Amino acid sequence: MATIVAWESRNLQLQGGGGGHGGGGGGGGGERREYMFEKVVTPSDVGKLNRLVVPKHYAEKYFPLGPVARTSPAGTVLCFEDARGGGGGGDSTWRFRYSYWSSSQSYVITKGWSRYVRDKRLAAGDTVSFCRAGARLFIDCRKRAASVSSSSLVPPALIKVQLPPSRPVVDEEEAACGRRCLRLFGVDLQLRADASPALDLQL
Amino acid sequence: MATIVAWESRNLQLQGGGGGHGGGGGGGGGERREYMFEKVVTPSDVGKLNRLVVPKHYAEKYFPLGPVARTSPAGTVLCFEDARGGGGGGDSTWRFRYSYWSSSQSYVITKGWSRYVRDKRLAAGDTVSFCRAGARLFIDCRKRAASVSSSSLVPPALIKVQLPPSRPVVDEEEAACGRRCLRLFGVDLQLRADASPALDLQL
DNA sequence: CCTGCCACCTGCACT
DNA sequence: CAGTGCAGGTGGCAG
Repeated sequence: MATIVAWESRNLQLQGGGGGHGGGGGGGGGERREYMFEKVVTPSDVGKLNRLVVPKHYAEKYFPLGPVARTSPAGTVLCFEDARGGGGGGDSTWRFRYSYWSSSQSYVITKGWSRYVRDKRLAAGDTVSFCRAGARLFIDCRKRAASVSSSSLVPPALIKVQLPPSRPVVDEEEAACGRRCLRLFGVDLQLRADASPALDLQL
Repeated sequence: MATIVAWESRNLQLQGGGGGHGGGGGGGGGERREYMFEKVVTPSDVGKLNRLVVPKHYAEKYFPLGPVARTSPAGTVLCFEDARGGGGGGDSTWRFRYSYWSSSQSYVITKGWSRYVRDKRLAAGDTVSFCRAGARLFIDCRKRAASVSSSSLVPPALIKVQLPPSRPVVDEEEAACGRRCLRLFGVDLQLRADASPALDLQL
């Protein structure tokens, strides 16, 4: 599940959320930057599909396509300045093709996106954020907070299991260790009392 | 292997092959229906590929694509009336995208097909048949002859598990009940001595 | 000939 | 619970 977080009309300098790259910020012109939205990228967003799905809600709010461009498969071109100034590379500007896919009823960034993913070494779970200053558009990204096992780049699949509500303790073994029990494949699995009612299965 | 049977230029009312739905038939206009061909659908035809391969021979004979549509990836749209009148659903018309895949040199029905499969509960081995009355096209299907186990429409997935060969009994509990043991997810599962060495997991 | 990219499609998980 | 957003696929094609 991709988590979307947006602060609207909130003026703050676009800095890395986690570590915060020192005083780097590159192209800070006079106009103040306004956050638009963020997206935690999915495996598909950084994978071989070479496209970023822009959540419809934000797409229509911040990147409106005229009726002509919305119909055309060519869409339009969006230019973003790198919020960090391009990191030693070239001109710090990213040109993306942006269009609407009527088949899936979704807005996508296609051409140019894979280069950004490669350049920034984006991985699933990282966050891309978009903001603007007047007519100028900015893009930034940050790695997700390092987890305990840094090797697993893909978030574990969560299988939600509905557990019966708490009830008066009747089983003495259950009472002894304060655990809840789940019967799976005919086997009783025990859950810690403080665990959330979801099994976290690494697939 | 898909078996293809066709009666050409044979005039008969398209009725269910097996049970024969009473006098139901829906859109029987004045023109008489002409059988075109049938196909016993393969597992791929009813699986996740969401497409029906139309045997080239019949495709070129009955569903010719003009040179333009043959080149275009969009192909064309074929509309079929349900030979049984839609079975209580809606308008009893099926719209399928029909095109030529140059990569596999084959004619395929894609868009709309999965809905038909689901609606008719088509399974591998069932038969779809096509006929026409003038310019009107009709589609029908029938289940294959009921096998011994009528309940299992889809063959269960078999996960073969190699068990260690029988060995001298060392564990007393194992000896007591004559079972073999398989450790799965860290849990010991016990197999009956007479069971075949394969786990039959319904997926 | 191979490899990205592009347009299109669909199941499913949320709402 | 019906509708739909979108994640994850496909084949085709251009380079």
